[in-house]
Amino acid sequence: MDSRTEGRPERRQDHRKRQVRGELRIAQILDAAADCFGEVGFTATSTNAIAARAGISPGSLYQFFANKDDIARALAKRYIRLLEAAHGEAFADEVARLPLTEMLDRIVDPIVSFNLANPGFQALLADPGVPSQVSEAKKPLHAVMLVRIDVIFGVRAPQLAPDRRRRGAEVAVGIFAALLRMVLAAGPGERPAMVAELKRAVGGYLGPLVGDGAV
Amino acid sequence: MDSRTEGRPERRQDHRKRQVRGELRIAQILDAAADCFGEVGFTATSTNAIAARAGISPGSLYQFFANKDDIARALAKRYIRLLEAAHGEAFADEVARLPLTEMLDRIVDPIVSFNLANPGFQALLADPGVPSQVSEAKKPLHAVMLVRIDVIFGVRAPQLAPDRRRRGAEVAVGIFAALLRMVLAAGPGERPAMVAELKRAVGGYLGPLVGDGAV
DNA sequence: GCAGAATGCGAGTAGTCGCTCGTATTTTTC
DNA sequence: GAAAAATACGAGCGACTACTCGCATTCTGC
Repeated sequence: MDSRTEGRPERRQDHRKRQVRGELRIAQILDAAADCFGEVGFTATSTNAIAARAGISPGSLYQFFANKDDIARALAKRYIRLLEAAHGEAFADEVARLPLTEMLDRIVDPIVSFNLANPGFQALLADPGVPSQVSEAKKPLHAVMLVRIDVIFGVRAPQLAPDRRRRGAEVAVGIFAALLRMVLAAGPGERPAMVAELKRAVGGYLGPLVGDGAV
Repeated sequence: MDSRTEGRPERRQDHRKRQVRGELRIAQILDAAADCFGEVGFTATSTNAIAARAGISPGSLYQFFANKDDIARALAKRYIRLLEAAHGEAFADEVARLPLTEMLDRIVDPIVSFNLANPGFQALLADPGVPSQVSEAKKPLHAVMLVRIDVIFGVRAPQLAPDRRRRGAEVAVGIFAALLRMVLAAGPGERPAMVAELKRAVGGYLGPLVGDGAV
């Protein structure tokens, strides 16, 4: 018998029996990856750099992730969980009935805070060099934003035609994302003013569609 | 004497006496680079790929460009020339006095056309993986947009405080750039509707600052 | 307490990248 | 027509990449 054919447990595909130590390592690796991505972007980050930053060997890294894409995918998943935990969907319906400016405050501020606290998040979303597999992982993140806006439309402008509604949500998210990046890029001094501009811009776009007042 | 010290003409830094053949090659290379950047982005494009696409050897490529960044910089320069030629600054002042929606038509449509015709342009601008040297080359492109908006502010809202004016221009360009990318990403069927949304969004942001009517 | 699984290591593999070098060919200059 | 400059080539260098392999160590279930 060739030792190759039976010696190696043909690469685990499951969390068959992960020890706590392993879960800890995974968290370490994701932390390190988030830092690296935040600093130089996904493409420019080497797997060895992630391993070094996590304080482990390259080999150990591949004990827990199949490849570089897999790390990005896992990180994206974690970000989704974090984002949803940060301010749950539960209040979305209530928030959607507030006056427009108040509503924007309630939605925008936590997301800005989240992005300030997690620089790797934008890096992962913005880098166009990521392989298609990873892009797939980004879609849920985009979707989270879209449903948020869609709930608002559902409450405030239920008469809106479905395709206008969808396009409106896409555009609002697009404006939001672009200005969010500018907020993050701005110095701490400029930041509050940029956040105000962000709200003005999104509010200005959404206003004609959903109305300015409470519903 | 070591042949190294005097044999090689220590790498030309000037167009000392470029032959027409050389200028033609440069154009070929830039065309090839634009295609490649448009398809996979700057970082993912290899210099050998550019050379192959241009139908020349890697060595010949480096006869005309010092390095990969140099190619991107030259391409950015060319784009600036093209963009300014496409619809010269000359009419900016006249356009700035039009009613807002008309003004947007006059500004937005040519830029959308330009970007549809030059896919490499956005790729070069959007890729965050480009080295700082190349980012420097992108700044003039950004500046071109900014002065455009600033001219409009100068004509339509001269009373605006300088920092509000600057921020307004930055934000307007940011919104514009983001939605432009969405326009380009949209299928040909969706495109006109997305262009309309782009104008609504930018107009909605600019309106409160500069007024809706002609001046 | 022991078999086997999970975790850990880090030199090593194959491949790609940007770029160079020696040399050959074409064009300009005189 | 000959010297010199510009253009052209393409194998290949060194650095870096994602990832592997054989093997050592630590933990878990029984």
